[in-house]
Amino acid sequence: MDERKAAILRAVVETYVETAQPIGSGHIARHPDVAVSPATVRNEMVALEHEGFLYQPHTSAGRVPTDKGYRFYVDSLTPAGSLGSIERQRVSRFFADAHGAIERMLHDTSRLLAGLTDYAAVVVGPGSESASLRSVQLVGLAPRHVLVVAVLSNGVVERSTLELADEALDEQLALATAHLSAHLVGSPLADLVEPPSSGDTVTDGLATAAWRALAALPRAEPDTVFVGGTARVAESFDAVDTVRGVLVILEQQYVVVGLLRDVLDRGLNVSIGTEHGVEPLAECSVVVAPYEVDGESVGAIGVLGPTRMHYQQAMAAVALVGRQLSRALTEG
Amino acid sequence: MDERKAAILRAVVETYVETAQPIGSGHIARHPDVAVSPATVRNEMVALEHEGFLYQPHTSAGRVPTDKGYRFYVDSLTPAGSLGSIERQRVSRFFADAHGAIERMLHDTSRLLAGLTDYAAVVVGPGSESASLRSVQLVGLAPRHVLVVAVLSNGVVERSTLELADEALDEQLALATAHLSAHLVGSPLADLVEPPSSGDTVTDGLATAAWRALAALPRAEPDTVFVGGTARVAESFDAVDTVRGVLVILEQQYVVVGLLRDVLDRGLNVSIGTEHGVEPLAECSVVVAPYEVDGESVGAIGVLGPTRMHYQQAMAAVALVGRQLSRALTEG
DNA sequence: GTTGGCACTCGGTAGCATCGAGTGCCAACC
DNA sequence: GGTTGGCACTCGATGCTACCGAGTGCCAAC
Repeated sequence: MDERKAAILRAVVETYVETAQPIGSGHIARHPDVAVSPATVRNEMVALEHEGFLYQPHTSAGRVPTDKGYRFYVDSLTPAGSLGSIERQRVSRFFADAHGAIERMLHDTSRLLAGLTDYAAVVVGPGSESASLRSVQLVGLAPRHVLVVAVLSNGVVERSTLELADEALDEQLALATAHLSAHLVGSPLADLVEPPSSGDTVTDGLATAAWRALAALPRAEPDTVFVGGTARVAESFDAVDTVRGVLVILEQQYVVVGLLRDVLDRGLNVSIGTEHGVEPLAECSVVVAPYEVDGESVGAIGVLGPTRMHYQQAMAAVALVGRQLSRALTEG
Repeated sequence: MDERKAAILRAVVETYVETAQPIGSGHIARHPDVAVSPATVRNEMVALEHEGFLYQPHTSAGRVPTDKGYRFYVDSLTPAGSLGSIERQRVSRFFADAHGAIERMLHDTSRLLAGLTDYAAVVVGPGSESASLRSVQLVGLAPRHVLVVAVLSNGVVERSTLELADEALDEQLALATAHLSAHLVGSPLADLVEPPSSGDTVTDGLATAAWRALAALPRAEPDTVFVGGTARVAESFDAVDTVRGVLVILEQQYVVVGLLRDVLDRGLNVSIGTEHGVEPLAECSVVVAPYEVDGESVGAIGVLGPTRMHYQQAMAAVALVGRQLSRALTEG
């Protein structure tokens, strides 16, 4: 692909992203980066169409980029920080003010990202399966109800209520807590071995019940997903059917999780149109970034917009928020 | 309003809910509950239009119910349990299987309600301001980090992290926990008085920090809102602008909370069209029910659909889910 | 009071001409 | 030989007109 063709393709993508109208050779010829006549542009466009980068809705219309065309455009983007200083400030301020439970923070992050990009945003919370236990505590609620509070290495605080056959005294809870802490803290949640007998029946009964609850966590708690800015979907498409299809997908959290994972697994951070296999999202692109706690990747954030999206801006926003979120979670 | 006019109005509402088309006198005359000729129906319709129950989009079109028309219809509904046995079973099974944290349960409830009614569903979580403290516990995470776990009377488990200037030993945490429990448990969160000095400096320092975090909870944690079935909004309207407006409102949680509160405060459980003052929801109706924990109303659930919604079914579903949710939360 | 009859209204649809942005192709040009 | 202006052609969008039919209001008869 020679430079002139690339320039024309870029011009088509950029103009189409702005106008949502098929682009004719005349417009492109007027573009500052393309200093040739409409006729020459037309010749090049025919080639670009043959190569699959452009597509003509009908004979007498202009051209529209294909998924392949967007892909070329995205790959040719320089990762220049194209975010305005107002936006950068907004992100900084957000994370400076952030506080409270991790769930609320992730939830608010999804809204931040939606606000920055004007597309729907998705934040996938840390899954329990890779986390290890940082602290465990039994708290008596009522005579026969005990709350198990577990702090995980990924920052999540999980809790689970136990219902006992017999009453448990505070000292017994304290003993069981110590026993559990001694044997379980530091172990990954996914393969938590039952703590050995302590010799005391009551302690062992409590410990076993708590252990069972803890070991069940990875299965019991599906990945937490926060979706922000769903209303933006309705702005991106004017076919109400498309909007509905996209919203349905966004409600199916496991699909969203799978989609983000998939993109990251393939080593990408942008998935365009049909590249990801989710059929109702054929007209959508996804920009993704992972985030980390203590250097370990635990979750992902992303924005979902129409294929004709502002890639540069979206990529910059997602990357920045991902970095800042990692920092905020690691510090806290 | 004589019985025949009421029957005609009901027929118009029911037919319009099904077809979304303006209803002509001919259709109504064919309705089994209306045994008169189209001409008679027309005469009655003129009266109903004068009285503000019906509205004619243009001269040569059929009639459509106004908000006032829907209101009459809703008020004349008998509260007969119009839910199919499949749906009732689905609700029972849902609450039988329900487990885990209250937040997850409320979240899943919003999806249940959306699934039952085919409209967007909203669940407003218990607010902290009216709750009292049922249990408090300090848990050491790291040498200088302490987690405050508070169990509230409404079933919510709140947690908050303290960062200390000095290291705190486990015994000190235990002392502070006992001190806090003795003085704060049972008090409403809204006016938590600082526990009196215990004589021990470390204990008091911990207790004060924890007390501050607890007292800040009602302000720090805005009402939790769970919205399910947003995709249904796109099914209810075919103007994409309307869809967008409704979705925007659903994202503004404080508006949703205010709306539900408002409806319940006025002693209603249905708000139709412009009855609630939220302008972008002028084409929407809301069906609401409160739910309780231990006999005290702590939150609300609702569905939001187009004014031409299946009121009877929606009201039955919301009422049933509200009752069952109250039971589930009170038992657990 | 109810009903059948009838002239009238008016949105929706179909058919048709027109317009114009955009194309492909070709011959001329540098 | 690549580039360009010219030109005939395509085809969706727009606007106009005619027509259809569901539905109305009114009136006279029952």
